[in-house]
Amino acid sequence: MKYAFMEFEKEIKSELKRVLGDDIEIPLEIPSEERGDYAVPCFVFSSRLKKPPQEIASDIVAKIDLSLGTVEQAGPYVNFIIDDEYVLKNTVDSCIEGRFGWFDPVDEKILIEHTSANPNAPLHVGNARNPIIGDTVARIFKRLGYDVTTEYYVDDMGRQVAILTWGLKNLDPSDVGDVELEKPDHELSVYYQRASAMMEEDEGVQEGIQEIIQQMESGDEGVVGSFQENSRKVLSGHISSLERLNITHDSYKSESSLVIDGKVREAVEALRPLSVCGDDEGALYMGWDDHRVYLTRSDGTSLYPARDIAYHMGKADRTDIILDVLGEDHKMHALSIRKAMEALKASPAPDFIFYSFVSLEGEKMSTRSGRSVWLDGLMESAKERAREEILQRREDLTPDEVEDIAEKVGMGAVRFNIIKVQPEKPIDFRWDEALNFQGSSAPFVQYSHARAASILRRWGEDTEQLKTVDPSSLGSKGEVGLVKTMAKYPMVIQESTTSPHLLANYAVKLAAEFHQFYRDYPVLKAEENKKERLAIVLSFKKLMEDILDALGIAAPEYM
RNA sequence: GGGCGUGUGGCCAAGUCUGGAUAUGGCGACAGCCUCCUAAGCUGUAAAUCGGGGGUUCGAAUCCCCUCACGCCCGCCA
Repeated sequence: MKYAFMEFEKEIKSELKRVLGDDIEIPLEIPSEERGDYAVPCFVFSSRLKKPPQEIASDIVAKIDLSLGTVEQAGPYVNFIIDDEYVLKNTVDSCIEGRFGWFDPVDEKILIEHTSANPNAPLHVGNARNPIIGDTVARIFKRLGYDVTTEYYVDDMGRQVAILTWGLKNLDPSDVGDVELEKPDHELSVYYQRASAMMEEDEGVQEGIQEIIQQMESGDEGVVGSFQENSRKVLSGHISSLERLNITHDSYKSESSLVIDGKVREAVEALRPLSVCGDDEGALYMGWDDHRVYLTRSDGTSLYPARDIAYHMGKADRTDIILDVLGEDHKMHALSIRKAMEALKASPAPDFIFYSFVSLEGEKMSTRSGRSVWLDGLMESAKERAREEILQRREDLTPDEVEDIAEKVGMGAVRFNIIKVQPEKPIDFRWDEALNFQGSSAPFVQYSHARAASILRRWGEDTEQLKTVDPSSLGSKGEVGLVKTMAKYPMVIQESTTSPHLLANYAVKLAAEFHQFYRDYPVLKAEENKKERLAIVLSFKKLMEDILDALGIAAPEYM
């Protein structure tokens, strides 16, 4: 598919090279809307061409020859304006056809690991940032033509699961706190929390847990089995929470399977003779600068870095690109995986998206301390809030319809509020913000889609006939402006791969323009251009559906 | 102490990579808009010396140096 702005950009660049010289760097930028679609400031050419920038700008305007748009001089700047008819026709037609914003297959596999939360407790809002970023990024890569697989690494051999297992074995239901939700992750986590608290003050408990860890590491089948079983139960809770957010994984890889099938030992033995590694009383470590990362204990049992290295070696065998979504606390760990793979000459090297933590009233969320907001609770509150909003403004809907929309709007709000922030920025969770359904929020965006749907529904005729409408006669600012913003979607997709918040910001901007269009341009009551406006509405609706889908958010027909 | 990240109106964010033409939105506040395709919307007003200081440049929120605040990491935990 050819996208209007990308074609125009290509034309501008090649024309500027023809005029200014082949080897010159073109600082093409996007100016504020009223100036044009692209701009080139001419200051930089000044020293090379030995002319004042104004003069260069007027030279460019005189010599350049564009077929897809026009050019204007503004002092030392040259502004480029795309042809309205071209962008209208190209964009509206392609959006109605569908797959606008999708690129041809690139024949590359990408393996995206996300979520990978410890299976000892339900997901809280802090953990949830990971799958929301990961799933959105996966959806973006699909649009870019990649063969995407998402994977959840299940850490079923860690200390957290050991504590949980000890608790389940040694505690009575009467010893633990109330379960908030009848869901396996919630039901089990109270044992984890109690055991974890007991461990802090009781050395006997600590020893008991240590013993379980030893048994698990020596391969005691019963203990390994109960670790796996408990992890699976908690994991099933994670999976159902995530499903509600429209997030699924293509595969799950458990840490224990890597130990059992010998992959961890293989990785350790491959690393042992290499110069990056050293021995500390029998414990193997990797060292650089003044860092040491231990791969095994003195007794030879493996540590988390070794297991994760083995995991990534395995990933390298089955994909072309490795991408992990990780909390910022894993930065050093990520570096050690890279170092190890480099030393083992394994490729591809993994890429990472790091995100900052979600805090609650200024303090980091944590399961152990109980200072956290469960994802399940947030989802339920969001749905409840959405239900209230619907009941306030609609009396004509059946209870099922209310539930359906409340679910779509609530889950959308949860995802949107997290994805709209740049990953490396910290988020301080606040209920009033999380449940804000105005302005920069999912409901704002969904509502624009519902309004478009409503127009088409009231019109009532077959949208097939709009496919042949030529919208290029429309010339007003609001109409063309809306379509121009729509036309930028493919570029936004390209930029959003590791910055998914850009997609969310774009969705808000586009929705806002549609809301203005809705106010300024009656469609069904239009004296003229009715079909053309209907074509815009239909193309907008189809595009917004895809944008929301890229964000993993439902696009309700009414709300 | 060292490394990485963040700091933009009362609050929350975009822009920082790739320096340009009056710093962009939202929430909140205030003032308006529903005989008109759903007001979860729209319009307007007030509100920012872009943490601070130096530097580079014709030009700095953006690049460099210093500095302050906050977060994360620097375990034979994961």
